[in-house]
Amino acid sequence: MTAAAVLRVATQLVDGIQEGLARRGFDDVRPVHGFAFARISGTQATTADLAAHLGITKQAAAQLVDHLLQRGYLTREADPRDGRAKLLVLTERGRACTTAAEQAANDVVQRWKQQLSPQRFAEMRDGLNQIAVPGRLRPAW
Amino acid sequence: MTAAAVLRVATQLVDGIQEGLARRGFDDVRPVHGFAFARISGTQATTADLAAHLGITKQAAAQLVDHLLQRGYLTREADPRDGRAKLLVLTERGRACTTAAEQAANDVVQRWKQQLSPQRFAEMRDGLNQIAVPGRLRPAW
DNA sequence: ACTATATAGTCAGTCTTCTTGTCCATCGTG
DNA sequence: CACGATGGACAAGAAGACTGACTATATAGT
Repeated sequence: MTAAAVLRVATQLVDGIQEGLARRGFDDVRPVHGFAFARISGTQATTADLAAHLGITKQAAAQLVDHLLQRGYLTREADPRDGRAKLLVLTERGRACTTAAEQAANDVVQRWKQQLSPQRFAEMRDGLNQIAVPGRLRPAW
Repeated sequence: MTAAAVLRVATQLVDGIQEGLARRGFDDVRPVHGFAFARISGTQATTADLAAHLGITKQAAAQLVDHLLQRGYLTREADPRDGRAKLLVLTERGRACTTAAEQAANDVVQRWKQQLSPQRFAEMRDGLNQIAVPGRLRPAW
């Protein structure tokens, strides 16, 4: 069944990223943090932006941010254009973790590439890219 | 990036299944319950089997089973071959829910099939099936 | 047959994560 | 400048998972 295959592949990827991060010394982050990093390292983001991006309440996002603040993955700076807002900024460690996650994800993808032929891998990748919608990445099932 | 596409596609699928289930009247189940149903409707299963399958403790699995018992999705019967064990059995409603989930999943897959050409869809599906490992389906990220 | 160990299930307590509800300070628009 | 909207914080609580401890039954080794 196609649906089950998608879920198994996604499971494999998420597990692979977690494992790769742990092996690289980042054992205090969960998958949802990776999604948060992706948002923060892109356009400037606030806690409320993060909440919208992850599909959780801003209070939950604030807890998540606290967690990452305490562990030194990010800092907060006053937004020069909005006195209420505080911009989330990745620290060196935060950037290192983001990089590590990308590498771990790439490791898994490379394994797939070797299991399939380069030809078939490209076909699969193109198909996935075509049906992937740019919406939120569900942090939890 | 391939990895992100996989996660987005999986998110789309899980959300689609949840939505399809709710539309069919099953609004008191979560994705993890679908994984539980899949296990129960296959080989005979006990709570402990379920725990192993889902990668959670047997206490957590017992809570999940309680939830489904209370809502009439399954019943428990004494295992004739093991006085300690109780076999989980899907009720009519449980089977209906399983069917509904399969249909909802299929709806999403059909949308993909229409977005891609039948040719490209088949390529993607085959690639996914080839790299999907038969291990557990991670119920939570 | 007896003992030791493993396993199915339950009870109790705790932790983490996310929720709702409420509030204040600040922003932006009429 | 008043007013609704928004970013963020505080508090309380629900859900779901965890650890630890216990009973009853099964199974393997002697």
